[in-house]
Amino acid sequence: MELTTAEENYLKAIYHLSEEGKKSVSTNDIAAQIQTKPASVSDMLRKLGEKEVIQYRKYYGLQITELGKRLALQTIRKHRLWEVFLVDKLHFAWDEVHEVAEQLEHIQSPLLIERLDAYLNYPKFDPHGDPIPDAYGDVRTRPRCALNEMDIDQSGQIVAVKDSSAAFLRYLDKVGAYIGARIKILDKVEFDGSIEILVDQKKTLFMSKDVASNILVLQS
Amino acid sequence: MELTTAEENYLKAIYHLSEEGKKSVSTNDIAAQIQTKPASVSDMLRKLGEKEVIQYRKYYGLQITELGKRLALQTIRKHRLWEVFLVDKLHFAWDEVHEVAEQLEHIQSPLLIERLDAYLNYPKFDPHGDPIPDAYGDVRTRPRCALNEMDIDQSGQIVAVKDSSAAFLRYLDKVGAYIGARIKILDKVEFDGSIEILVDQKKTLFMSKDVASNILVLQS
DNA sequence: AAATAATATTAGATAAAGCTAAAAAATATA
DNA sequence: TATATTTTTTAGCTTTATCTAATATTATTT
Ligand SMILES: [Mn+2]
Ligand SMILES: [Mn+2]
Ligand SMILES: [Mn+2]
Ligand SMILES: [Mn+2]
Repeated sequence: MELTTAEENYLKAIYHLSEEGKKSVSTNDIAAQIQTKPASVSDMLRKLGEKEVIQYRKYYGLQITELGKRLALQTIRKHRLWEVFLVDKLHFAWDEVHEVAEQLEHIQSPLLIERLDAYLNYPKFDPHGDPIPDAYGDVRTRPRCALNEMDIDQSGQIVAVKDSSAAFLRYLDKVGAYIGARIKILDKVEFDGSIEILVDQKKTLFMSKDVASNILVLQS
Repeated sequence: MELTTAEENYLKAIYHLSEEGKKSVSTNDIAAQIQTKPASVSDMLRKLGEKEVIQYRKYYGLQITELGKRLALQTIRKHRLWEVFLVDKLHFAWDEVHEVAEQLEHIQSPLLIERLDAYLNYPKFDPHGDPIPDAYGDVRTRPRCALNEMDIDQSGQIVAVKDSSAAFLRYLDKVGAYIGARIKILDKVEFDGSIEILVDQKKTLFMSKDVASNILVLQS
């Protein structure tokens, strides 16, 4: 089964939206996610339905199939491996990799990915803390919770970010938050949900609820 | 100036055919080179003419412009850098890289190529001995001659291959010819142009004129 | 339950890249 | 030079992926 670049991008978006626990994935959601128009999405959904990577009944919504999941995970695997390559080997900053990986993920060569994976030493997570599916599409997720949902005095380790936009990542760089940092909740402001945390036992940091909700923590 | 993937492939083919010293590049030549039909080539020539990467007057032939050369060399630079990456870092054999590089050369990211070049230590030649243009499109070609044009007792070093097909490269692997090997002409058969050479002062090799004409040597 | 709003789909265009078959132009040959 | 052959281009069609505008369906309010 061969997918075009556009089909791979749509399927990946559908997979991600499906995983977000949303009851069902809407045409508008997909359009927003991949920056296109709902009319284009409707068209593509029909095609993806014919290729049986989703189950689609018009006006009724869609469901990704097992085949669809497998293919989406292959693309995600490639995307994340390339991100690791760009950061670890080419010294890209973690906010510079997304666009390039968005292109590289469509290169067709099983050998290339196999070798790249070996070359990078079979990494388990990408630069944003997201897990890298193995060659069979198996992905092991760690239990993690959003920073804004933790209570005072709880502690843990930053393991991932929800938002991978350059703006957000550069903000984290600036304030000194990074994947792997040990944190502890010092205070929570009832009024707006903003919090104060201690980073690596030495630095205190103040952040809005919005920022905190995009930081994922492994509790300890 | 932005070119599509197809346009880049055509322009690269035109550049290569132009460089081969042919008087003029024909529609049929281009079609053969990139495995398409002459009718498709005509169409594309019109488009490339409009984008001013070639000068084109129908039925009269074409000439690549300075702009066209610069863009073609950018694509060639990317192609060859990726080939070096695949061989040096991912341990691809030199006959396995072409198809993948054909895809990777179209990835759009100046930063990526800059970093890749640095990571590979600014290589000057690709795995087939072809020179890698620098970031400004300058290529330094070494003086080199086809092995079949050398005379008895002359010696030199294999520096490149003209044919990069897997079949040819695997044949060279099998008989033990490689880039960098020191060679000396032992005998030439008048009848069919086949030759006998000494490789690295220890092994004699017999090859047809056809094979010899695809091996390029730096004479010494 | 009817009217209104929101969401989703279809109709009809456009652009890129390819194809086959037909026509036009250039080249070779008798 | 006239005819035949080869080369090149055009005409018309197909597929993929977009878009806008119009229509259809579902959801939400009075
Ligand atoms: Mn992509
Ligand atoms: Mn990522
Ligand atoms: Mn290519
Ligand atoms: Mn090469």
